[in-house]
Amino acid sequence: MSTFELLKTEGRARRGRFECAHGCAETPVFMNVGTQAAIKGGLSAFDLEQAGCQIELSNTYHLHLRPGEEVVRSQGGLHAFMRWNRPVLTDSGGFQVFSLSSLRKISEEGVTFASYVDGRRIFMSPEDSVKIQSDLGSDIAMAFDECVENPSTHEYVRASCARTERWLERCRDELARLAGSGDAINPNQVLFGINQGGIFPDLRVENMKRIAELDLPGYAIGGLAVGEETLIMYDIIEAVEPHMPPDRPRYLMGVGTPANIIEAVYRGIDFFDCVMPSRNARHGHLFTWDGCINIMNAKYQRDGGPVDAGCACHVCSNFSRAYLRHLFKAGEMLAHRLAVMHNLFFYNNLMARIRGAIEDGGFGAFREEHAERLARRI
RNA sequence: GGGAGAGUUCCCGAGCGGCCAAAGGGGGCAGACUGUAAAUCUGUUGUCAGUGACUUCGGUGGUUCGAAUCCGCCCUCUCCCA
Repeated sequence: MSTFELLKTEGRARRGRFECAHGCAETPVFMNVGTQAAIKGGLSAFDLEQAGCQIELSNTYHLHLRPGEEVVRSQGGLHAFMRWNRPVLTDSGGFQVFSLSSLRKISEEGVTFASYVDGRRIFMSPEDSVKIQSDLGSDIAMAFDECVENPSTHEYVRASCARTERWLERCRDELARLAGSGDAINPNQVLFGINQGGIFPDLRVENMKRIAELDLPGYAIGGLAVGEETLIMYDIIEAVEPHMPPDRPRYLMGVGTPANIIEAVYRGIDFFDCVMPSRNARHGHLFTWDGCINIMNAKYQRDGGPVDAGCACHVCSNFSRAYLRHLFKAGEMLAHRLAVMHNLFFYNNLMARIRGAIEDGGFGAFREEHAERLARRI
């Protein structure tokens, strides 16, 4: 079970509160990505709390390969396993249908992957994905979908969407069956549907209308930010959003940059997730309110100031750019840890400020002031 | 004292007469990264002039049309025997 309450709106931007088995999340919310039940860069769930994270995301496919969902289940599910007592969302493995495209084959029944761990064949059906997510015990399970690559032909995307719709019903039925079986470790787990349709507005809208009829607790827009122009992404959101149930959370999967997030909130999105704050952090790319920096650049060698003078995070409160740069250059793992800490804090702070702006009716001005600025490279 | 081997561009290290400004690493300097097969990947790294020129392979003097590559001497280092 989950509930979603709309607290305030400004234009299409929404300030809300999502509540599920493991507590609530203030929206718009950014979910940090911890694919393998771990935050890359060496952060634990305790660090996530410090960084202001509200919902943790992990991945069905990766955890199925290692350690195996039965192992996680035996430890009481992801929450207990990770020592994270707040909401968890599990991605279905649908994105791996896209990202591991060279290692898989799709059929009506499901997807056969070649495991990147040992090469063995892994078959995953929508039912398998839901069963795994049930064993992982997440609060939000995502539908098993095909994340179509862009560009793809209209014909291919239409057929893919139709199949993904059939998969969505299978996911829904399987989750209901598991919940009714008394065997689920998180019987309050909910399923979010995923809108697909590539870059074709007609397919996107058709698909959204059909999946909205299933009356699911939440809906995601998937298959964006996978190669298409950013403006196309915004257009797709604008086309789809009017057909998303207004009383359910909307989740834009895998997005994105701070500017992307502001623009998507502006267009009515509530949930986000992205590897960017963590992956880019490991590559020395840090976010600030004046734009992005690469902390490894020579110009920071003797920069005694914080990464971002306006940031209240543990890293900016205690360490200099010069020190961070040194840690990166020296290959110290602390570099990654501090960089990820900062970026996650930055993202969560960005969301907090977005929420505050909507509450105050100042989101339009906030967008004007920050969207472009945050995208700068300084 | 005798014998053997080695000195290459910031570092390690390949090259052993022309296709060598010199492989490959590392390091440096930049760039990319959007539901994470990513602590990864890409570009660049003698100088100046943009399809060319100039300087460079311990030093120096030779051989040769042509040398990082062959020869003499010198310097330095390593190993072995006294």
